[in-house]
Amino acid sequence: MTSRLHARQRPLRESEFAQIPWLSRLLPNEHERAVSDLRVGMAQAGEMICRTGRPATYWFGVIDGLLKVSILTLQGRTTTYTGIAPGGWFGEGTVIKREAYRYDAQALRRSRVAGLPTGTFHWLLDHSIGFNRFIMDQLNERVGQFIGTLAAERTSDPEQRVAHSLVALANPRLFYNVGRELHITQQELAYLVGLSRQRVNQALHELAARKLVRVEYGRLRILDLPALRRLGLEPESTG
DNA sequence: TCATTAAATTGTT
DNA sequence: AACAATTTAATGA
Repeated sequence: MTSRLHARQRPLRESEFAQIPWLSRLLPNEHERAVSDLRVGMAQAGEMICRTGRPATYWFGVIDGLLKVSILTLQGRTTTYTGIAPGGWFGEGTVIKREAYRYDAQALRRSRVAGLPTGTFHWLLDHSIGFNRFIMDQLNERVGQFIGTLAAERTSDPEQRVAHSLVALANPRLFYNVGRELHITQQELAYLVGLSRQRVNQALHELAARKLVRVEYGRLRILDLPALRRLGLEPESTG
């Protein structure tokens, strides 16, 4: 529930500026207003950041932690759209159209989440070329990612599904704080991919055997992103 | 700093 | 889903 995030929210700290990719693209007066309007809150694991149907009040970003964006199908099944890693921002489509959220966002682990009020968002759209540029790049990047997801979803091969999720999370254009080291547990990855933890564990070791990733405690190291990308996006490709 | 303990995560059935 | 093994984090001397 957004109000829970509300209750604990506080202004942005200066040390957090660097975690927000679009701030550096703003001119001084734009920067000043954005920083003073930005709010930061702690979301506990399992906590909802936004819910389907609620009017869009914030454009959200992850400072650290991990979120899952999902919808509830008519059949009552949960379908995960994507994970949001540190440095990632989401909800711009909804905020631009001034609509209600069309998805749920939930913290998979304890996460620091920033929110920019819709009013400020629109002000930046109206005044800042740098901001517009960021939004355009982000929308463009997301389109590409969803096309890849469509291809990846046609397969039921866990190894490919897992590979695709990893490639998506390692995308520096969407999650610029994420390097070759993904801080994600196998359980969290399982929630994102929609597979059991056991199956994810098995798939990860298959990927590790191919030297595409290294499995570590509480995190994964990506060893061969190009090969992982081929595997995740193109069903027949074996590298 | 080190040893002990609890908690989290992984590996396996 | 359950359980054992392993790794990390927390605690206190």
